[in-house]
Amino acid sequence: MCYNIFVMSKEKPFDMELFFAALADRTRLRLLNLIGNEEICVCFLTEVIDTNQPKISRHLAYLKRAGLVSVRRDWKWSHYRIVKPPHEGAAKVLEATLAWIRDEPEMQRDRQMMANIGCRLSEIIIGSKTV
Amino acid sequence: MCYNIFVMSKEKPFDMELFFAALADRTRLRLLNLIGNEEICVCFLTEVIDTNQPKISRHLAYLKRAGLVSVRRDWKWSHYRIVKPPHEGAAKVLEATLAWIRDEPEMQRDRQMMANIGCRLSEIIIGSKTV
DNA sequence: ACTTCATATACGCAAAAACGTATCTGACAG
DNA sequence: CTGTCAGATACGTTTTTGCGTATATGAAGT
Repeated sequence: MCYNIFVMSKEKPFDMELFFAALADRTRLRLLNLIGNEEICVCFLTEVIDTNQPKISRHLAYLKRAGLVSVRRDWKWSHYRIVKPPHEGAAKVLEATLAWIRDEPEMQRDRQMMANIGCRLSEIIIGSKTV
Repeated sequence: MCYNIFVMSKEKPFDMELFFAALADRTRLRLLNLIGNEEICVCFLTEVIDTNQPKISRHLAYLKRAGLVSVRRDWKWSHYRIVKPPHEGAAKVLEATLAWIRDEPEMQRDRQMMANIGCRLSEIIIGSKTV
């Protein structure tokens, strides 16, 4: 959104190097894999990736700087989603990358784990059992 | 070739981070763009990129380490070509990347310049005029 | 006002990357 | 055996990156 304004005004002609640098880190790839096509709350990501919270936050900030994700803040929570890059070429590369990482065992485990957390949470919130 | 042996023996399961890191540098992207589908002599690359020779050599070595290119030595000259990555996903990403950069103005200029050098060289070598 | 909570940023450090200059290598030519 | 040439590597330095710890932010609740 804000990003597109930059593009329109020729202020930021999509930094290819930054784009690939953003993909050149396992933690960031795992984050992208977890976000997928959904809009995901940071709390899920920190839960799955299992490291200190600032690390996740910094990597998300990196992805945002590179124009790969956008944030929506809703009260306490930040929700990230993947942004389709403005250039067709970049969009294709990103798409291919997401498809590639999706097949990796660790990435599959990550998604599985996030799904489980999701179930647990909805059990707590929606169900009557307050575990 | 040597690379495939590594893959077979599970010695080197294709480093995704290294792959993207290799793409996260303008000089390396320019090199890949210049090489394209051909087998290109280093002397052309140093001519076009116009920087000191060790820089080119180091970046080519980086691309080789990442499994993106292979070398063939022929007497004094080294000839590089782009290698299709062993993973289908990686291959698709690389293909999309090459298509993307191909459209950039600087990349087009680079290819144009290399073509001109090629003509000049063949004029010297094949033609009778020793300029 | 004060606390709490999710997330972001600041800071200092260690590891890695990129660079220019200088030097090495290895195959010829003489 | 010595020089030459394309290309690779070594070295020392500067810049960038990633990290953990600590702290800031900002909106709700009390």
